[in-house]
Amino acid sequence: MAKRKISTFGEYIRQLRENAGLPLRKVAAQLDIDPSILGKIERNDRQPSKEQIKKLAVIFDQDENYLLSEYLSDQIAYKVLEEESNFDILKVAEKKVAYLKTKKNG
Amino acid sequence: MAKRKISTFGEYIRQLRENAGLPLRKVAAQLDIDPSILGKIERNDRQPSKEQIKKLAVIFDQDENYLLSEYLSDQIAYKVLEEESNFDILKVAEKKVAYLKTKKNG
DNA sequence: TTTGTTCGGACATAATTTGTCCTAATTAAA
DNA sequence: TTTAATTAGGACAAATTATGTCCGAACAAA
Repeated sequence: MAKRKISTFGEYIRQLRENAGLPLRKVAAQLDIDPSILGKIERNDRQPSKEQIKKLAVIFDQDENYLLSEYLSDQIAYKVLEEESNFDILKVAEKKVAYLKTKKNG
Repeated sequence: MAKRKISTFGEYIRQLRENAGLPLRKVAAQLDIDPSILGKIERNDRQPSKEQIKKLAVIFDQDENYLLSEYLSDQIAYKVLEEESNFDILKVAEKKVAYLKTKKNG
């Protein structure tokens, strides 16, 4: 697995788009949305839908699951930042994931 | 810090309520909502609001931030479970938290 | 300038959330 | 067993939030 450069989802998409030398207009057309929305997604002002993430993966030749993981980790980071106190909620969350998995299976 | 027993937020609240020997009706009244909603919260069928979490903390004499961390870690666990692939999104999220913090400060 | 891109707000519509109310199922008490 | 109370869960309405369009301002490049 290649090393992940840490940035927000929006920044990542913007980078991909600029590297491809495409204006918002072009990519937005492929996503079938208004350019201003894509601009907002790149500024982390709006959330992309799963469908849009899928299309972005195709457009920029990215692994779909990788891009989805970029998105979800963003979402999680924002949730963590909601907390001001010192509880390590990522550690707790990790345990809950295990708990919920065993619960589902039995 | 006392050891955290891992369970979902809803299960945790239910336990607190049953330990206190209170019916949904009583606690719901204090939260100023219908008992069925509280029941759903305890079955993880509905999300509590921040305001409700605050009130629950008071009712059951819990630290508000602790209870909030119980809630947020739940939310995060559910997000993680959305992902089927093997990317360790909690690790990525952790790095993004650091990234966003330095970004905010400078 | 002129042209194209990006930013960001006002607005409409769609989707989701939040709560009430009611009935059925379950549990506890008499 | 009967009766009463609690809990489960669905239909519905209202409120809130999300999603997208459209437009004009700001900015950049030609």
